Amino acid sequence: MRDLMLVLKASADKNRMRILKMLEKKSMCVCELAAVLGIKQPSVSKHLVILKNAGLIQDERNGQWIDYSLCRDRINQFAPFMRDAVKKWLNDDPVITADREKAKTLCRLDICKKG
Amino acid sequence: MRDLMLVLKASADKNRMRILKMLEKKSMCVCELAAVLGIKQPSVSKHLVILKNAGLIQDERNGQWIDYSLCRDRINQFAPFMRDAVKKWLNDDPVITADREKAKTLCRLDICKKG
DNA sequence: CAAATAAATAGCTATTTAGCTATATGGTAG
DNA sequence: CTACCATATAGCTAAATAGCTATTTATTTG
Repeated sequence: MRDLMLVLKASADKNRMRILKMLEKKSMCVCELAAVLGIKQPSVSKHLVILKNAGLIQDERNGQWIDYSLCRDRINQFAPFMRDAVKKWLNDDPVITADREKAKTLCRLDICKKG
Repeated sequence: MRDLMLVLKASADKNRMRILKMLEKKSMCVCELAAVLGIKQPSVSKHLVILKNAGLIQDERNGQWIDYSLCRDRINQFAPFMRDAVKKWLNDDPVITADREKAKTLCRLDICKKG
């Protein structure tokens, strides 16, 4: 029950769902996500902790940045199911498609120095 | 997005999940649910409104009582998917199995008059 | 080693939420 | 029609949550 609630609560937030839908397409660092979502970096970090604790995402350091991506490990037994379900959802949603377009055009170096 | 959030938020609460798992087995009235969950009738009513707004449950008057059951209509496009997913989950969970056992033994007439 | 910078954490505030009690509503039944 | 009773709603309080700014941590790089 605890694990299921972690996954459902993590998914039941609009900004966290937007993060999951972006990470379907490519790994992203915290400041890139903040730039697309239009919220501050510490707020994004909090969301990422919640998603990671639910076993939905993982992080990996790449030089100066920490890249987040969808988690392939079975840390939480409910996470793979939810991850696959989310992939089917919202692919025509205007917010999701706009996020993905914006994410494509981001230049990591420019964004992070501004924030 | 809005509909998806309604379904996920409705499901992302322990007491509401317990309600869904009980209603899988049989229709129940508000006071029966309150008796099993150990919370007051108005609190249960609030949870039921949230589940109903998400398209997960429906109600039907039966004489003196209003019986709640899982919703078979496609009011919310995400509801049927979640309903089927929930059916696969937690069937061995001790809280869920205890709830279902307790629900079996309830006598509606006794419970409602006490509350 | 020191400066720079990406990300995490601490600590605050406003909002939401889940519980409660009290009361209103609306159908049932005498 | 009146009393009753199951449920819904109103209104309150305490706890949780999502945002912010400021600061700390940790890694890279000169």
